Amino acid sequence: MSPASGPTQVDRLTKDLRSRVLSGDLPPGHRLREEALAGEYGLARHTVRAALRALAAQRLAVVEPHRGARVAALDASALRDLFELRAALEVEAARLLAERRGLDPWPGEVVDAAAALDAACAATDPDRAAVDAAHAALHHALVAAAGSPRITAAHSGLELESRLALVQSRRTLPVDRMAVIHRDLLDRLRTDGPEALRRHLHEGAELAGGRPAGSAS
Amino acid sequence: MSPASGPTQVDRLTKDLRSRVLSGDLPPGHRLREEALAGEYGLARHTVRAALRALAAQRLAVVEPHRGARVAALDASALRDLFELRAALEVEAARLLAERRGLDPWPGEVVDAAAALDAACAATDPDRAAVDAAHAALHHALVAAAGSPRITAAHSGLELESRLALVQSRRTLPVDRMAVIHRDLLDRLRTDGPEALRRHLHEGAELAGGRPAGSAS
DNA sequence: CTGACTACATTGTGGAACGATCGTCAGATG
DNA sequence: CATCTGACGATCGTTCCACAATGTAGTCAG
Repeated sequence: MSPASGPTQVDRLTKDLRSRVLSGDLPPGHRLREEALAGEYGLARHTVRAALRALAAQRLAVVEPHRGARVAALDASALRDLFELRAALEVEAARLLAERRGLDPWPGEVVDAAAALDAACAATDPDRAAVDAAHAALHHALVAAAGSPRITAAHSGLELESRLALVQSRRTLPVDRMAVIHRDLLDRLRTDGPEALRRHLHEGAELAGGRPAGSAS
Repeated sequence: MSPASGPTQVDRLTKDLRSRVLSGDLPPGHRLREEALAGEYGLARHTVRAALRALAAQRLAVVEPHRGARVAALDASALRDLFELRAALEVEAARLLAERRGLDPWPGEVVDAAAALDAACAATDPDRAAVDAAHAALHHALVAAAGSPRITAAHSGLELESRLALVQSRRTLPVDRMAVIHRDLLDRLRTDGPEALRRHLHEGAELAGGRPAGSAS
């Protein structure tokens, strides 16, 4: 029913659930019942349980004792907090990158990622998902280029959460502005230093922080 | 056999194992066999399994598929990476704190934590564990004062890992220098800005990074 | 001594069961 | 009429048992 690559059942299920969460198939707040999932996937409840815990460890689900798991839902303040943490990682990564490898010839990974983002945005029929993916990839490349594995790993997790946020609040950067804004970002990183990244993220957070689409209240 | 507070068995076991890991009772690299633990605690294997996964999520244990779990062991480079991540969080927290609440009257929590550290160090018979705890508490107070929940949460996790590192490499700051170094740190945070924190951590990492005590090779 | 093969140990998963807890809803109470 | 209470069903937390899959170690032949 899905790609399902992975050595162990729990891994496969976790990945599948993750993709369903990030695609919006399982909407934020949606309850994840063990028995139901076990039936749906033809797995034992223990296996489902383990996968749900794993999902919770990635903060894509929230489990409360005796109350089960549900897809994580980020409110405005949670989103702000999330971006503050992202900023901490990305700013420091940018600083490390500048210190260790320099910014003038951008590292190849960054150049490639920036080019990919340009390409995705310049497509005749821009695919929103592709653009978002390229966007995330650029930020990731920037962080990874700093060469600090733990910062990179932590950032990857946050990127998933950010994608989750995108699912609930459709408010996102228009495709045509995406490219120029990030080309700008790279320029300003050279001129203004890592702080440019903080401002960039701050704007992104404010944009996404607007009223979630489809709020029921 | 241990405090064991918590609503669910898995929680209790996780906490107990965590304390045993952090106390050095379960040394780094030590294998954590499900059946053995189940017998020792009188719990089902599934329960132990869940606790081990939880421990792994906190990076206090490492599980490899079909090879079981073992207490996490940090080598020199892992420790360096860990402190780079810590630096990212603490520096940003310090920046936020300065921006939001100012540093001149230090927030009460920081003052208290600093006083506690002074007291622990000045004791007639300084208890190493108490000093280390007070040390961690000061760093934590500094980060928490910034008021960014996600940064605080992430930092708490890293603090546990740092304590784990202390377990393996006994190399740590002498008690008498601990107090002055941190009083210094607070001063320099005011004069030099958040960067002072980075330097502080860098020195700490280098100190701890020395050859682990009791290396068998 | 090396390599393949076998036997054991341990993990991964399934299945059934049962008490505990949560949520809900009807009925009693004021 | 609002609310409190208790019963009931749904779901979770945990246990026991079983077995296949995998990893590890030890043995034996060459």
